Amino acid sequence: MGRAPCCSKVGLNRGPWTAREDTLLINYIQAHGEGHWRSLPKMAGLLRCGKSCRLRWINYLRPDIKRGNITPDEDDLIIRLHSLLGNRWSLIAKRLPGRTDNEIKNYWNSHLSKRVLNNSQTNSTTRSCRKAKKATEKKQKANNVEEKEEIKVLHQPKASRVSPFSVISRSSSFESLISGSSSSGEGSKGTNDAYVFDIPSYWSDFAADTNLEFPDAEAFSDATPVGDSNLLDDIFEEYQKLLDGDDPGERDSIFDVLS
DNA sequence: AACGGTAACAACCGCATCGCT
DNA sequence: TAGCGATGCGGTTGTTACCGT
Repeated sequence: MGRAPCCSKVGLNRGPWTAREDTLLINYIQAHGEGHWRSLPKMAGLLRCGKSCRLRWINYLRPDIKRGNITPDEDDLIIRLHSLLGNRWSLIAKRLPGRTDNEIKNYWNSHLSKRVLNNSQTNSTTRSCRKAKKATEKKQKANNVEEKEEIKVLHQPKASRVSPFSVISRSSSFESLISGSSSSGEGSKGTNDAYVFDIPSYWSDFAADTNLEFPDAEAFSDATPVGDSNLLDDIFEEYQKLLDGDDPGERDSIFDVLS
């Protein structure tokens, strides 16, 4: 006799989410906020378990998710943070605003782990980053991909649409980063730099049909943007200093700080 | 065109941890 | 402080698209 399942699976949907299910979930969270995952499916009219709803929201539907490509700078930071933190994906994800632990984990398993393994004899993170960039450029040339964006493409996720309504502010201090990227944090709101997030491609069409509005961008206005390589380097250097420090207490505290 | 192999990523599962009573 | 439910996390699996033969 095994462990009781977290929730009854009788009559519950599994597998890929439909547009309708996504809409119901978004609609409910818009009205009532996150949390109470166990009761949420019933309240929202979903035939899913709470865990599934939470995962779907956190990994895919949240409007502060950056669904664009993993940039070489992010790629580099992931490698370096992984060298410091190991498989603590949630901690790494917190340093990459807009990226989820699941996305980073998948990216690591499918891209980076092999590369790091191959380079384990001679690599430095800088070198691996350069290699990544070069490989990307080579691939793009091979595919006749026009380089229309400044950010080079390393990883092309499934089709998504850029939402015009999510505007968040830039925060550049380590302190503000330490506070994390969650929607409930106290990030800075001082400047007007705009960033856009991608949302599921069918959202716009579906929203038009159902008169739905996506959650107010203001609710996510403290998310920290990525794409600034200096910023990402700064983050890593801060961690490196903590880990290299003489004070073991300070060294141990890095995980408390990150959590 | 058909098939097999593989990469990418969404989703699931079970354990760990947190927080309330 | 023990018990229990809710939530978070990381490992793993399933599905699909893509590519080479």
